[in-house]
Amino acid sequence: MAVTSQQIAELAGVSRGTVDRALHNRGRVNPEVAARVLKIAEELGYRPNSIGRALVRTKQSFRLGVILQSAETPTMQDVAAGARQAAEELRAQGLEVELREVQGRDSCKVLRQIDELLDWGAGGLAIASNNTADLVRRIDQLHEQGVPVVTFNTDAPDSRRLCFVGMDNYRAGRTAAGLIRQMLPGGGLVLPIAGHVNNGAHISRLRGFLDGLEGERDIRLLPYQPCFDRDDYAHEITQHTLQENPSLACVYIASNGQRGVCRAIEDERKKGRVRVIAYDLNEPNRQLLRSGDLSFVLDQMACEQGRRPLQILYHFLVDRTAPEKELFYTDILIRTRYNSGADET
Amino acid sequence: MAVTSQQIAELAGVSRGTVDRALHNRGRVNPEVAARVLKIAEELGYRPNSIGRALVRTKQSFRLGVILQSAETPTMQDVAAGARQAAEELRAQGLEVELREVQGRDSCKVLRQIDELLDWGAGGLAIASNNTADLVRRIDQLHEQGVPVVTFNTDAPDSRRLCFVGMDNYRAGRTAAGLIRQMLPGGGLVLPIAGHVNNGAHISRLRGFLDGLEGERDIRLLPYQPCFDRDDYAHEITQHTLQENPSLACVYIASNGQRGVCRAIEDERKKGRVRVIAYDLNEPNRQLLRSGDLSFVLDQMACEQGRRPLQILYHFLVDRTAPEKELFYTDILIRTRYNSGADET
DNA sequence: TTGAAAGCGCTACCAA
DNA sequence: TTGGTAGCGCTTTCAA
Repeated sequence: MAVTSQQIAELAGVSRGTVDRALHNRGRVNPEVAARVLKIAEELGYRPNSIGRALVRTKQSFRLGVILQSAETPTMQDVAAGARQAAEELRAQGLEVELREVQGRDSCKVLRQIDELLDWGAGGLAIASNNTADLVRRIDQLHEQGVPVVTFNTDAPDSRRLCFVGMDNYRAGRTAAGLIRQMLPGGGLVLPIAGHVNNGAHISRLRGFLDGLEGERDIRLLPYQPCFDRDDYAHEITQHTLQENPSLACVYIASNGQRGVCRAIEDERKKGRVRVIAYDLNEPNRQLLRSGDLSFVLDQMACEQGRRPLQILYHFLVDRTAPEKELFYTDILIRTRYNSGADET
Repeated sequence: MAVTSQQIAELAGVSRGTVDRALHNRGRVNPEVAARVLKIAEELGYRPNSIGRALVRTKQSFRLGVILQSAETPTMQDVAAGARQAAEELRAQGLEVELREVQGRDSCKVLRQIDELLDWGAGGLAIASNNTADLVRRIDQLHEQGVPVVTFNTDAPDSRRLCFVGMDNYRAGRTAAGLIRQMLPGGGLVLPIAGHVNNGAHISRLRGFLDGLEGERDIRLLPYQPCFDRDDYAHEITQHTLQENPSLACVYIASNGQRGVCRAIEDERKKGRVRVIAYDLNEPNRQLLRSGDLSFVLDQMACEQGRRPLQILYHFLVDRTAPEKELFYTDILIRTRYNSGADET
């Protein structure tokens, strides 16, 4: 049995209350007594039992809110699954969690959800945010009110959010560039595609990608094209490029639209000769890995992006321990058909 | 505030004790009363508070033992770090954890540690095992005695261990083969190196690798060579192969010895022209990724291999929940210099 | 079959 | 500055 505060109290000849105050410098304790208590605790290697501590805290009740954007996408549904999982765990600790889904990216809708969740009594929020002025201002307000906000998946770096959990998109872009260098040792023609011109995540991925290929003389980069996350546009871009450049070796798509790319390659009878690198390991992409349409998928651990923010808020509010850093970058996972659960041979 | 058993008791007009017995069918309760209680619990969405439950259990004290083999290797030190981390968390729940390190692979030493940990009072063990007859027999004995064993990193599949946490080596081999196919679309000469002929892990990796390259006409495989986990042997093998086959395109090394491989390639002035795929993301390999000596490292999440078995034992002994499967395969992570923390640009 | 009560380790409050 | 005590939600024991 581990040592308890009761045992320390007996050895020190004081009460548990005194021990508690001494150990956590809550004041109102004779310095000599405190020293004695501290010494005994040290010697016995006392560690407060986290369960006893947690039980006391169940007196205060906490409510946490989660707001997703682009909830219609497979990736955000994976994020949602992670959040639900964390919510279930926190429920067993007496917390309540409410999850709100917003279709598309829309700061107005997010603002509305923030209001609703506050009315409901949320004491902390996890938000898939935008870095728009209105949201930044609102998050700052929440900070003033003492309602901590953790952003996830997409950040609001200009705001006073507690921290961010998500992908380091620039580094992901560099990682993709590294894969291309491995795949095309003799060089080749590469087509980069992004989503929206004003989507910060896609732009960072693209920048990392371009920086990562700098100085590679033999790799020729076509000018990048925006496909607005749409398969039909991506299809057209790819098809057109293939017709103009039959030697195309690789397509790098930093956004959605990968199905369009793959279809175009098939339509042009180039499957197997043009490699495709895409993002996010969701069910559709698993299929495309299995069929060999995609060579690599860079994954951002969507599930953890849903789970982690809630855990951070829990620790912040309940344990009163602040997160140890501002940016929690999720691991960049390189997936092929063999390490993605796509292929169960 | 979440709903408590007290509230259910009041609504049902019975005591908490009765509610508890009804909810967990501990018997000795009037069926009608039980039905009423169950119904109310259902309606209110009652979930037992896991903290309250855990606190009760701190009465019983548990001791867990961990036994590492090959503790002198960087990878096993990563495993040890994971185990220590889990131990720290479990300590805060009132458990005690003792970690024993064995140098090299040696069933006799492991058996001795098992005895010592049992004397100390261990109620569950996590063991980096071998599948040797003596260890298998001992683990079966432990099972009979009611001391659960979780194997990790290396399994003892023939034993009655509770479950195993570690890498699916066959699949890792296939994953490596997949990378080679991506890197050598035009084919090329490949040298596979393994460690010991009787190391099951290395053999599985090799089998997966060979199976994964089957049917690839343009990829020529040299006969595989054992290097006994030694850099000097690996160096010699690689150097000799390079001299005989200057066109060598890739070395796949399923064991330790990667430093020898890289040095030989440098000695033969082939750096950058011969790709190397190795295993385990530890500090030495991070260096080799950074310097470009290694193209890919397949990682097995050593840290989690140390942490997970302790959590499984905790749940099994304390919560009395058996693990949901027998084989917990850790994710196969593909690492390059860009997604391994090797390169902090 | 049921209820009442003790107690797990900790914190918080009130009285001394 | 201290000690005593109540109570968090749950399980378990003992008595009715």
